[in-house]
Amino acid sequence: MDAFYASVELLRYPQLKGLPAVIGGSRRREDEALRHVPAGGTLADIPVEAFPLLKDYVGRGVITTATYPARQFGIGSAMGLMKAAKLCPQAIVLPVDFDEYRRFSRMFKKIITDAAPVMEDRGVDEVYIDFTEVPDGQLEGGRVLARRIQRAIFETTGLTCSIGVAPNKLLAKMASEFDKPNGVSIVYESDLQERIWPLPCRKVNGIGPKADEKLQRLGIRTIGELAARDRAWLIENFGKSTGAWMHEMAWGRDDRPVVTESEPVSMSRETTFDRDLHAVRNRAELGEIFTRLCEKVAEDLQRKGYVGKTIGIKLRYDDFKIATRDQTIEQFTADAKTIRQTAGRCLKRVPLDRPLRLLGVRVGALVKAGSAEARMAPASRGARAEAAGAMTASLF
DNA sequence: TCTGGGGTCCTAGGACCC
DNA sequence: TCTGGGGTCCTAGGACCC
Repeated sequence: MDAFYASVELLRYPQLKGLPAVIGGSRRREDEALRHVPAGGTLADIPVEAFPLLKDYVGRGVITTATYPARQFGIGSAMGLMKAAKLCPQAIVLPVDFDEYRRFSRMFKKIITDAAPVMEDRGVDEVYIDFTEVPDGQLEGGRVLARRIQRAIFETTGLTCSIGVAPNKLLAKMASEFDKPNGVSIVYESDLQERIWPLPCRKVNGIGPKADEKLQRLGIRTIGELAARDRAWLIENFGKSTGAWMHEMAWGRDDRPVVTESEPVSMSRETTFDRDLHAVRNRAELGEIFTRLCEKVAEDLQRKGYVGKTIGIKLRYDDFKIATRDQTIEQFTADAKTIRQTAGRCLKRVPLDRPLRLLGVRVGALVKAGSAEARMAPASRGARAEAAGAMTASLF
């Protein structure tokens, strides 16, 4: 989806169309703007002057999405709000409203699966679709179906998206970036040299800042330069699995299927404080936040019908260093008190000498609530090992 | 000008078992 | 008295993605 969060906000506030705006403020600020709704009017009637501006913004936070006009100023996702304010002080700031984005996310995904049922969910604003078995899916290299999906999404939601069509997920993902917003691009295997090799390695899904830096150190800037190295050399420098993957990827090869279903592995809640908190000085405040996080995770688990048995915490110190601790308990749980208790024990094992800026609570090793695994009596180490041994004995 | 929240997967060492 | 090979689970950290 194109500038997804921002585009959803523009549906509510069409008066902001064409103006630089960023999503990432706090809830309190939207309330200020909402107070200016003229009597008998709607959100669309709020005068542009009433919206909060970046230059007046104080506090922590990053930009999740910037409108295209805001991007002209060099503002982009993950940029700190204070930095963005320097680049474009007159940009409007709007708070994130995840519930609303999820609502639109469900809408556009429903439209897609109605047209092409084999869809992989890649988060709130992105999917992979398998065109292989869809009628007309191969017409004009997929362009006909892609346009049809685009049009259907726009007609029911008013949102635009960009679609890349290619022989595999790797190339399709890159193709989707070629023509934004509202574009369709088709990439064939034969386009590899001309359209993929000139791209910087960073464009590949899976090459992040660290891998890119290392590649640069080794004199590799583009995917073509990566393709020119031999496999053995890549494996020497990046290890067996990453090296082999890099080689395949540089040659446009990717055989991952489009996965339509998956089970969650973990659920978590975390929060960055308005100001750094100290474990001793702000004990009560931290305690309250901690308990609330545990309650939220428990709610999430219960609502979605999962239980887990690895409870963990995450801290971010004022120097931005992260520490995690976790503990696996005997029984699967989705109970706030149990989570709070176990997470509390984790907290005792982590250094609390520095001020904290973030606290998080995580529950992992999830299984479906009520499933056979969830009900199973906790096996002792010995019993598990015995079962494993019996298996070996029966095999040989 | 300090940098969100929610995830997944991988690595690596150690405990423990046969 | 010092020693193999295979496996699972747990824990901590880190890279990466949307």
